[in-house]
Amino acid sequence: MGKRSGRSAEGRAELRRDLVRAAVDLFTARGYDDTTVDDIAAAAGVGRRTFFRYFAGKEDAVSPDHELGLARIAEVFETAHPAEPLLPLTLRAGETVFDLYLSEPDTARKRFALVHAVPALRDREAAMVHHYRRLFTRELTARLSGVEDGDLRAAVTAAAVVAAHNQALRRWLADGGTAEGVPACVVHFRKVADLLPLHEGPDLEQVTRRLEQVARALER
Amino acid sequence: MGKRSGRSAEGRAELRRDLVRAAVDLFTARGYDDTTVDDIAAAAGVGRRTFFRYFAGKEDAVSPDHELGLARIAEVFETAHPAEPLLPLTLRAGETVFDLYLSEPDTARKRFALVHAVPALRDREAAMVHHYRRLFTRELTARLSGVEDGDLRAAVTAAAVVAAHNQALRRWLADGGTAEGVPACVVHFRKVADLLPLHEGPDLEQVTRRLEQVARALER
DNA sequence: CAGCGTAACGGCACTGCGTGCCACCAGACA
DNA sequence: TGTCTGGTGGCACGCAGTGCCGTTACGCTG
Repeated sequence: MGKRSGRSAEGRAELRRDLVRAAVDLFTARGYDDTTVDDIAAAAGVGRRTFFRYFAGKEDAVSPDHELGLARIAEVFETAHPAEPLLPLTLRAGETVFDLYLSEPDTARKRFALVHAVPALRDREAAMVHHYRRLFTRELTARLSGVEDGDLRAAVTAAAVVAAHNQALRRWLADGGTAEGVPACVVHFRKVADLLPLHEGPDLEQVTRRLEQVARALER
Repeated sequence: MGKRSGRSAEGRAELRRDLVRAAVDLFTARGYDDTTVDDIAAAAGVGRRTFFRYFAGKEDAVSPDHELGLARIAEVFETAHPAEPLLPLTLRAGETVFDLYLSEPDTARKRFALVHAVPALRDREAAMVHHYRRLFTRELTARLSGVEDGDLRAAVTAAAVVAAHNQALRRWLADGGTAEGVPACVVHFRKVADLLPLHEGPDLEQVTRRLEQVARALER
């Protein structure tokens, strides 16, 4: 008897959080393998079928909304001023995803513990990180076209950025995982700037190419 | 009636290849979702139960032997001369995995096409790459202890190496995916050397620390 | 050569994930 | 009040993955 039928947009987001909390709590208490999807749905007060309308699978029940994260990054790249140098742009894009992981620190800590402990969740997280990496690679490749070994630089930079993001999250967790630690986490992430092969040196040819690229982008 | 019972070590490797070939061919011909494990096992002439003694799951049926790849990398790091600089050591370790992907170019090409097309296989591959990345991160972290931001450098370098490895494989595939293209693939991979934050500059302190590290390693 | 231990195989049954299908119910609108 | 729309719950099905056990081939030993 669909007591929740005709749910509003806010109601959907609310139920999503309820399901995540139920999944995290059950996985933590009874273990991932010993918790069925029925258990999670029942704990959230909905039917099993509804669970699969909010998550593609059991492994996604503890994840932040990666669709939103990917959309945010894409938006940063799309709406950026064409003259903005690649390095700060890339860092800005990376920073927009932190709060997806770090809002609700309590749930975040439990989630990290679970992802670390359960192989299935670890692999799922790795797959999602892979999607972030691919998005960065696409955006950077397009902006490094014409540069010597631009494909390789883009791939390496994208991998480095997501690795640094991950590293920053681990650092945040090691430092207690509190809401106050979030700024320090972002600062730590920015340290990756010195390690990225994105420095446009004083090479005349590179500067010229960059100017042409900006000019083309501004025409559109 | 177990005609294959009591299989020798070579027989096991042989059957593994047969299963991979059967899986690749069936996935290519009928699609991943429309191929059951029973189909693969039957095509290889064994029972369904035997398939799961060779692969942890349906998604692994098209994979190279990653256990072997991880073991090779670990061995390179273990048996390396303690005085060997980190950069060539890391490159050497990465190169040992190419032939796992590139032996039997015919199967390799089909595998790449499948991994590119099927989400489940793409995610599985991403998870495996993640394991390689973690191994590199562990080894590099241990060797960068004491260095400024050693953890971050290790994580970034590891991510860059596996990204470059992937990039080289894509390049090989784009160049036709022939056995003759393998050397060029390795050459392309080595280009990552210039992008890695591993350069031990002429800084006196760094050199001293490196010498102490080598001395400690040699004592054991 | 006969007997025996080991290791891999095949079959069976079982749990649980993920999905297609359909009936149901709530709110919007005419 | 009738109808349309969208989210929900229940049911049933296919198949992945696993535990268990009987069977069969190979190697070792006497």
